[in-house]
Amino acid sequence: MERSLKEHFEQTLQEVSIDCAIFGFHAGELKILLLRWKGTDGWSLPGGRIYKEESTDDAANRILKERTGLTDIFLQQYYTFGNANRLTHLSKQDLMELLELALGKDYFHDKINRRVVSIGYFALVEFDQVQATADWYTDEFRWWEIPDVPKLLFDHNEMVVRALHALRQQIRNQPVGYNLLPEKFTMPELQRLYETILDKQFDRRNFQKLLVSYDILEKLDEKRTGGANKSPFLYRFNKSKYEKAMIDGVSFAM
Amino acid sequence: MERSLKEHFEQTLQEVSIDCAIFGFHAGELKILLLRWKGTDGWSLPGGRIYKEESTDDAANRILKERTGLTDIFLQQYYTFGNANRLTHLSKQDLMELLELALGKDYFHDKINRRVVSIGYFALVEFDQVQATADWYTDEFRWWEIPDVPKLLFDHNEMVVRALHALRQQIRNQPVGYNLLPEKFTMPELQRLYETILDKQFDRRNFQKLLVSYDILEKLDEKRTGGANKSPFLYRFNKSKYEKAMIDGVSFAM
DNA sequence: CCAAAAGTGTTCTACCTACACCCATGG
DNA sequence: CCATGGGTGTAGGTAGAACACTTTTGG
Repeated sequence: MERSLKEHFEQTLQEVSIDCAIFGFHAGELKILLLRWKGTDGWSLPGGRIYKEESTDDAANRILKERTGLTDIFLQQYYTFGNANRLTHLSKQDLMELLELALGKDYFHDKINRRVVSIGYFALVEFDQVQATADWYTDEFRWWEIPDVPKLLFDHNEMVVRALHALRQQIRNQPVGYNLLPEKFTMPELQRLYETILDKQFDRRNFQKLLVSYDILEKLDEKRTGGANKSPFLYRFNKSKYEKAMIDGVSFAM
Repeated sequence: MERSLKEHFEQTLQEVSIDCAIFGFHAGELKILLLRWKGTDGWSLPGGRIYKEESTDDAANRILKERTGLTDIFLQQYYTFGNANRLTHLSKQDLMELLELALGKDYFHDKINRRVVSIGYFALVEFDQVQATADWYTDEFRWWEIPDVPKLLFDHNEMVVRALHALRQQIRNQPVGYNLLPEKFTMPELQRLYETILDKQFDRRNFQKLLVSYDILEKLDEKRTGGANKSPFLYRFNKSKYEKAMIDGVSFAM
């Protein structure tokens, strides 16, 4: 293990890494996947290294697959974090102890002293499809609701803020939902997704009109039963129309 | 020179660099500053290295200052280029010859074999204020109109395209012009700036109404004489209101 | 039968768009 | 005096915002 890890490190870039903000939607809430570092209570975004022969986009997709099992996911670069001192709320002393616990003696000195620029990607995933797996230096993964995200290691809190901002920009110019919702969903579910991401309430009727006008949804002959109320229709995305709308752009002006 | 260059290299990151798309506005046209590599006809964007103790933003500002003499300029990261093989239109053979000519024997092998991720920044500068200076590996700088930009080295044509796209996005959500125009300018000049950036014509009266509505302009008691027509009023930006609008955002919906 | 939530259509308003006439300047 | 381009205001259209009543479902 240690040996292959060392070999892995030597085949990767030393000054550039990737950190992924992986967003999921569950129980009407937007959540983000965080990892807890081995034997510590320090949390961070899932991240990884870039092989020397690999593009950064490919590396981000690989890292996403390693952590969630998912491929063909909406994944987008949003910002590159290049502060010389990528701060943490911990003192240098505490950070060193934490890193030594999680990484072992061989790596923590390297990690704390090396100047690394991190390319931030964000992903939107279907919550129930995710088979999350911890990293070699972490022993727990967990979905956190955005307002509950704790103080994170390094500059990862800033990363979450910027990723969320990028997601909000995104949703105003491109349709969102294909990768965040199950195949079939109701209009109120889609609305709650938009409301959660944008932290804003919309009028039910206007929302429906606007989304239908994009011409990316197929209304199905099924309804979701179970609630003590009128059963809503199920919809699904028309994949080709959805992809066209991703390229051409839409205007979510609410 | 060679010695200090080597020392400079050793104090910088080896796997990350910065390339700047520097836009200026002159004679009613949007232009971009390009450099020609020594003794060759290969052109590229101005770029530079990042010192180990320096943030990427600081490095970008330093590089901008080195090439243009300007400080306190609108400068923004727009994308990080991380393809493993950052293509050029030249064959590897031709590229090697070109690099050897420009960089000298000591550096070209390094340059061609090293995997480097480049962080793209774009800047908006006041054309007449620029005192452009060539780099150590270039012997000519020149402003190019966007449609005339030739085939560039590496992936720099893609960089120009993405920078322009980012600039166009920018202008729809934030006011633009403070750094691209001289202190005093007329409404038609400002309009031509917008028209050039967005490659679109606007109605004179509607444009004026919209820009005035942002409440970032001061109308002066001076006019620009010299044209064979009615003298237009001069305006200038109210700096504090402009900066507030940069933060709060505006909507340029034309 | 009642509470909860979804289905549907119309009116109002505000902002963007289109448009015309007069005036100053230089040649 | 004429050509060029700038100064200004108004009317119309479109798309977003506001809004109510009826229907279905489970308890």
